[in-house]
Amino acid sequence: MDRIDRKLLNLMQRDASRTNVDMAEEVGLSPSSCLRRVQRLRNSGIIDRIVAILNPTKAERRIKALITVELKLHGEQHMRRFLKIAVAEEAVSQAYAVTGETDVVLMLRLRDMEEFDALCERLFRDQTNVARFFTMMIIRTAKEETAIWL
Amino acid sequence: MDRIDRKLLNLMQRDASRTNVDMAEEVGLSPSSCLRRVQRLRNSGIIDRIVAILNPTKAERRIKALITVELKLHGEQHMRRFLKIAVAEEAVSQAYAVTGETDVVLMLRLRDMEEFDALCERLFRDQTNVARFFTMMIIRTAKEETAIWL
DNA sequence: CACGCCTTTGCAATAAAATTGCACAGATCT
DNA sequence: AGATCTGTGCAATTTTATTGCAAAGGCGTG
Repeated sequence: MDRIDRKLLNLMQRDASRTNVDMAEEVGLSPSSCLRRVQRLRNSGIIDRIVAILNPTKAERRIKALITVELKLHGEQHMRRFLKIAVAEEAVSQAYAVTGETDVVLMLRLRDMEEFDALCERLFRDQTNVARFFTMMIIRTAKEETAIWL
Repeated sequence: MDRIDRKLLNLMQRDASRTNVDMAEEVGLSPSSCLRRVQRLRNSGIIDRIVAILNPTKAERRIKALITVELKLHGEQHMRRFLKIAVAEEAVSQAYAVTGETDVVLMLRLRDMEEFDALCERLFRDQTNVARFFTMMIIRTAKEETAIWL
């Protein structure tokens, strides 16, 4: 994991659709040598996967919201049960167990408010062990970064 | 944007490293026809970009935290100024303006607590117009999805 | 329904890229 | 110094992407 590997990882986090030949030139290696590095980074698991990122405004699910959840009963199994339900929801894009007053934070991507309504119904009904929750609608996304710069 | 386009988008959000020939077979098209669809989806901007996703546990910045921020002065320019500062921080991976008691929510990716300390110093010092903030350390990541399933 | 128009498709040829074997250079350890 | 291991570039080979073209399907209009 030297300077060139880092350079490659940063390049590929920005744009993984470039050809190997192209990237090889940028990092100053021959195509074959560059390819072998990328393969090594993939096999080692440092590069987890290569994916397409859609433009959310051109796709569905334009509305984003954050929800903080306080559970009634804390403890491993209760936490696990709630997370399992939340994670199964398509509208839930991120789900975290956190420290502090709040137990769980969810990030939602919604088509419309009907979907929000239905989701709340499923997640926050009596039996699901939720004491209370706070919804924050996202007004503006100032940054949303999947990359980890090295 | 028909059934096959949606299928392609879902495929590529899962794994964009597959060859065109491979994907063509899966969606039941000839390679050339499939390629033209993908190119169209790219040119139209529905596919924003193709990127490598790193395994965070194998990279740096293992510690994640969420911060909710309440500003002293609300209003467009103050909000904008704070977001600008926050967004410039490498450790800030997501930044949102939200409705409710809280004004801003930040997602952090940290190397260690020293970095957290230094970041708070920069973001939450007097002149930056922050009334108060709450930190939630992320204990467990149950879901973290970049995809928008169609 | 017939017609023209537009889009999408598959095939085949071509161009470009990825992949592999191989020999060599540099670093490290003994 | 010698042995070993890793990484490199070159060249040959295989695989993939790309493009022209003719045909098929869909759609609205007369």
